[in-house]
Amino acid sequence: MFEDQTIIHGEYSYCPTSEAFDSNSHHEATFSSSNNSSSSSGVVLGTTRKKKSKNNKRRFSDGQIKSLESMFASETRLEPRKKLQLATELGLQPRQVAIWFQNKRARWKSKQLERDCSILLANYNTLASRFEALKKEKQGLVLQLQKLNADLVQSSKGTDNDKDSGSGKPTESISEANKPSLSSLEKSERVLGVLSDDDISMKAEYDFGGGVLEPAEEAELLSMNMAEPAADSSLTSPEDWGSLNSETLFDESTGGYQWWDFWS
DNA sequence: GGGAGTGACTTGTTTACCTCA
DNA sequence: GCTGAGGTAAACAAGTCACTC
Repeated sequence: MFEDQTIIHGEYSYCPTSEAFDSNSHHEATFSSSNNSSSSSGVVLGTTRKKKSKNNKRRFSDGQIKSLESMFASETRLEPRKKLQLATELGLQPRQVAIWFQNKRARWKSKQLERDCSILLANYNTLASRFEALKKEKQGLVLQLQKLNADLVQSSKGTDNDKDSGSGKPTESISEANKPSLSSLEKSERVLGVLSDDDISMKAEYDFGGGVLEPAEEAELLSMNMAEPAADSSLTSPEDWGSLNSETLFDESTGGYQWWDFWS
């Protein structure tokens, strides 16, 4: 973070007019700017903050802003040497360049947080609605499975009766073996990757629990799924928020793998 | 008149360097 | 000469003010 400290000390010890007026010195300073080459700000600060002159032409020119923006695009933190160079090129005080970069970083971070927040909200809503749709689809499939199961039992009973009437052989072992019990179905579903452990426990609710989940339970389940923290907890630490690249995370235009494709 | 944008400032923190016992 | 404590300077983030448009 402060890897350029050595340079800074060496450089600014010979340049008292630049960063020596840094606000961090906590001294009030008389600040005379060569800003915009056409006017001088002439801002004098006393022990308390004073209003600046109305004649103070404070806005940087379009050219200055353009240069600062392009430099910021390449690096959000300026090396002292580059700061001096840029300040000289633009006819600004190094301190003005430093403050511009500080403000830019702060306001860019704020906007980035807003963007990320809205993107996360939108994707949460998409995910939640998709979850609901999948849940309904799953309910339909479970019902279908139950019906097929019942049909299978029915048909096996019919064939067993035919055999029984002919041989008089005990049928219990045969019927038990042929009976497509739920556990065997579940096993086959698991082999096919249709059901997970959680699915089976949910399915048990559907099949044996006497019906579907209560709305409150559904909501809880939904919230539990949605609130599950990321494995790397990259979004749990504010330190990492700034590094969240929403463009690459959520940009559908890239055509790359999307995290919610897991649901497909 | 009020809100958004922006340049500058204040305050507190972190880090590296220097001095001295 | 080495070491730890204290002082200092510089940079930064966060919050804010003052001003312009």
